[in-house]
Amino acid sequence: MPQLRDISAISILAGNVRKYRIAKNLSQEALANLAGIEYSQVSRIERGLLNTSISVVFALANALNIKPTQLLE
Amino acid sequence: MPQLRDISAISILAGNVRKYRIAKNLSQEALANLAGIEYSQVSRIERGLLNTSISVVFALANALNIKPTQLLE
DNA sequence: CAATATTAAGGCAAATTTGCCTTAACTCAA
DNA sequence: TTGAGTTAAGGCAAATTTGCCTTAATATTG
Repeated sequence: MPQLRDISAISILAGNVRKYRIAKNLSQEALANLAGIEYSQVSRIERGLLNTSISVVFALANALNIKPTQLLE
Repeated sequence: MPQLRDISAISILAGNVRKYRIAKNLSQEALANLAGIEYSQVSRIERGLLNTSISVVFALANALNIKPTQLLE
């Protein structure tokens, strides 16, 4: 029972996280700390390896001072 | 190692899925079929039990003919 | 009321994510 | 070059989600 996995959705999130993180001059580790998640997850998310949860999307958006929706468009 | 779980994010998704589904006159089962996911997942998502993935958010939005971002605002 | 449709609830195994860890590769300033 | 900082890569156990299933509860329609 493989999980639903939308490469396009995952890539959109990956690109946006990286874009906004760089724009704020944050390292992956700094972003992870601000978001309250593991540093290696940020790396995996940005590389498009993870079909992560909406809670993580909200946490990342919060850490980046943007709206969650901005990470999905 | 509990996963990050943002009740507020989960509730927002729950309410939006239900709202748009009802607006389109779809049963949970019909929506699940359109989205390509299990019917019981729709039930659990609408009840706020599941911290689901961005792929599922995109699939639901697609099935509902709305943008993924609309499910998170 | 009776019957049908819809939703809630929960169990289970398998798949996936998460957090924690280590190591290698790469960048860049001194 | 050297060293510090950052990122990539991957392993692992535990937690969570997913799909599949059954049954009960609730709505809705005839």
